[in-house]
Amino acid sequence: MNSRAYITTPIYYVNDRPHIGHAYTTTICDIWARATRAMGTDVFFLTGTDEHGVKVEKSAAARGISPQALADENAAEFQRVLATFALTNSDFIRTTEPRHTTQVQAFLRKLVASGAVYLGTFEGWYDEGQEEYHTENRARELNYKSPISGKPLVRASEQNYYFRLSAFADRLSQHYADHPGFVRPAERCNEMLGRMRDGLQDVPITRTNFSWGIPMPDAPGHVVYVWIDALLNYVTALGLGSDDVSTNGRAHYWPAQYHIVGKEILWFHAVIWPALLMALELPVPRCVYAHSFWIADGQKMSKSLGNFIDLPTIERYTTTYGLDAWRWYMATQGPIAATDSDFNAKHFHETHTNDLVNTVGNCPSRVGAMIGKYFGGILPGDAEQGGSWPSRCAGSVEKWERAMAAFDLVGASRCAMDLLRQVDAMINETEPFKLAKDPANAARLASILNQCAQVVRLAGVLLEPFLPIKGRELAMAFGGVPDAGTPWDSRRTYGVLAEGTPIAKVALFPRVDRPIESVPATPA
RNA sequence: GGCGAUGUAGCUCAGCUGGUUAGAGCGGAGAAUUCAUAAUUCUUAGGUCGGCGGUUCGAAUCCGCCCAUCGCCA
Repeated sequence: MNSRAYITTPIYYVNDRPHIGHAYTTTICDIWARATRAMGTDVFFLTGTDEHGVKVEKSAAARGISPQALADENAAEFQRVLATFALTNSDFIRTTEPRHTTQVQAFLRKLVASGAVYLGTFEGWYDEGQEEYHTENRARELNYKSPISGKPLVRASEQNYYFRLSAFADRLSQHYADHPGFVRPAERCNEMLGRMRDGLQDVPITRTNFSWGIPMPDAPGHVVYVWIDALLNYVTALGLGSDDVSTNGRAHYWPAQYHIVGKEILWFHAVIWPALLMALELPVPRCVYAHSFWIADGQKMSKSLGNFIDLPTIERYTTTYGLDAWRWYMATQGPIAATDSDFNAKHFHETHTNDLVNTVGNCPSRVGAMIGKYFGGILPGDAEQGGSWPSRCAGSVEKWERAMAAFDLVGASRCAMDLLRQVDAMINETEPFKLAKDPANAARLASILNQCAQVVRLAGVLLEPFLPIKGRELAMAFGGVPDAGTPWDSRRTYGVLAEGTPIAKVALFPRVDRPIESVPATPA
């Protein structure tokens, strides 16, 4: 792991309403950012909004407001989401901000100057809703109607600027070959490789049929295609396109460690984006990670079904179960791998009960209770020096660190849970509550409870990126000092709780009686 | 239509380059136990490993075909 790292979410399109997809991506990035920061790495975590394009222009026109007003309104909505989920993004970039637009223009000048971008003509069938052209064959298959909206395709011809993607085919292939983990998971990487084998065509990167975009430099009437505009956010936020790159002190975060994206936008991130960076002579990101989708109660979420898990729905979960429980469900049950995950109330409830109430909540509770009862809430000493725990814990922590570095959130969460389960098992095995009945066992009893407390504290540290609120509560109860800010080397080690430390009994996750009723389709 | 997957216990899934009685978690069942949030620990599920055929001494694991589901593309 480097001493610095950069992680990004896609920037969210302001024409959409925030829903579980946005919350999910941002949440898993946040968990990684928190964990990586905890390990002592300087993490820059970026999210933001994508605000240009014909869709925004049209939606705004339909409401009789300016595109900027619409963007302002919805960007605020997305920012409200961040506040709701207590996310720790380092910055929030909006593509209508001058800091972005001026750099985008600077980048485009460079691309034109180097010949990577050129002026060309294109004629084809245009889908106005989707802002995309279809080939003649495809258009015929579609009956000359948009596959999304059903509206007729329009015959259109444009003189556009093109990005010479075809020229980067070899370099891209080489990069994929040299960096096996460049696109993950592996299934997605295969898709990209397969598609690249079919050949790379140059891509148009400007439009002339609308105006809500960044003007192409020295080309009146041309507006930068929203995708190119949007991709560049990852580097404009760091100031890589400004005249004096050193001014804001962010340039050294590049290249990104992780671009976390949904699988539907992987092509842009895994092929066009690295080629664009190559054309700009900038380093390519280390990993583009494409997660899959949440589906709702077994059904794909769609506008027509109106079954999006939207913000109000999410808030029902966070008020009932707490924000940490939401994050836990996102991280441990989510579609981080190549297959989609089903979101349903029953599964959420079971995960909450099993993992959080019965394990993360109950284990510290029983340990705290015994230390309270038998030692007046003061941690007793351990003449056994932790027995086998120090080495077992060290192993778990290393596994956790490796999992986190690899963006294996599920694996990391398991490391922490395993520690708590081992504590539960030890209590059953050694039966401290029986030893407590005979004063002759005092030393043994002290050792057992000391060890349990040490492991619980450590597990709490490993859980904190997932459960920031409850993790802090646990840290407060077991030691009384929130140890954020203390070096990772000491936090990650077994046995930092000194004899005499006050230990309180806590009930971190109250039981919830029954699941929230399965969410019916909310009217669109 | 092309490319790529997936289909394993009620549910969610592990099973790498083929090899003794096919695994985990959750749910269900039984037992132990009482420090704890009716928590915990242990035992337990006899699932034709989608179907058919093939290769092999031997296949969930390789090959072919078929069925189902899905992703990307055209």
